[in-house]
Amino acid sequence: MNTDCLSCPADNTNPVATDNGPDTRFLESLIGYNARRAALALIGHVLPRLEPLGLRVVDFSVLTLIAHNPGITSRQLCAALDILPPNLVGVVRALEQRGWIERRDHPSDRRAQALHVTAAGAAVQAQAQALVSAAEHPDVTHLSEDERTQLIRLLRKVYLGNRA
Amino acid sequence: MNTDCLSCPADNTNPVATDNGPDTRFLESLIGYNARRAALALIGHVLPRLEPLGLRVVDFSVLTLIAHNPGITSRQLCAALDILPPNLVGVVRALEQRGWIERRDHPSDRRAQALHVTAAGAAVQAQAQALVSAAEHPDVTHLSEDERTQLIRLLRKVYLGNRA
DNA sequence: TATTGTTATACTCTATAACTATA
DNA sequence: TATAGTTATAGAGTATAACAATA
Repeated sequence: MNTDCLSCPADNTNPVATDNGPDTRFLESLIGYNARRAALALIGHVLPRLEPLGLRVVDFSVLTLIAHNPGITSRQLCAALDILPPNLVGVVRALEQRGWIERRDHPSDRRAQALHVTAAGAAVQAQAQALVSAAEHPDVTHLSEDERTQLIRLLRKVYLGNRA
Repeated sequence: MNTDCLSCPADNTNPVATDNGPDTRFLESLIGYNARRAALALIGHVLPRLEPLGLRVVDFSVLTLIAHNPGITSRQLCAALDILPPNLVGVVRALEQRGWIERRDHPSDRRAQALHVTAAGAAVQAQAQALVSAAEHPDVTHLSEDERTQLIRLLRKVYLGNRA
């Protein structure tokens, strides 16, 4: 594989720097750099829209998984969202204290708790899900439906590899 | 725009949950979620490879921009990398103390400092750049060269919009 | 009056060790 | 012996306010 910047001319000149800001071409040739920038841009867009509901991104993710998976456990949430157990405790507790989820006895494991959304929690989740979907409107992502589908397919190949 | 999960059946059943872990289809329908997962996977892959050089991702980014843009200022680095000035101070100081960069007088602004890599800094940067490029080898990203080009094009459309 | 680089500081996010109750 | 949930705590990353020197 070529270890040089893929878009740099062989003579290593930089026709951009003096005109339109610094030469960032190497960083821009990296998938990791571009994926991070895109993720931060989209999350930065959805964040202030979730805020009126009192939700951060992690709160929305947890509430959504509980709504779509009644009886899910904390451990399963941790595995699905790549969150460490100690960092999930506060999230679940806050959702419970606001009356949006409740803990029930797990049917087969007395150590675990089965998490369920309340009626209020389901309503908030539905509202939030609509907001999040709207925050990825084509006017925001600048992508057609086909491009969106392609982008998600490629991103999944990157982080799932053969498991995609 | 449809605010429901794009891949969910109309009857809202979840044939996945009971078999292969929880239903995460709504989150997986989001570009922001997938872009974040891909970025974290790639950064998690490059991180331990930069560590033997004593570099974090932010250190590499700053060192690379200085190497490619001799005389760049801290403010320009902040703008290019979306770092706040107070948070860049320590990065620049650490690179300087290791003898990899040096501060010179700015030719036209006595408030600013012109940053340059030393010979040692240029050598480390070249090594690191090769490592980072290798960390995005097709065996890692699971993408062909065409797919890689397409992915970067789509990600840039997302976070640059019309400025792409 | 605005900007560059800086200090001090606070807040959020993420990570580790260790405990209890149960499997 | 291993796992689910929890506590306490440490570390990294990111944010704001305010300052001296210079534009």
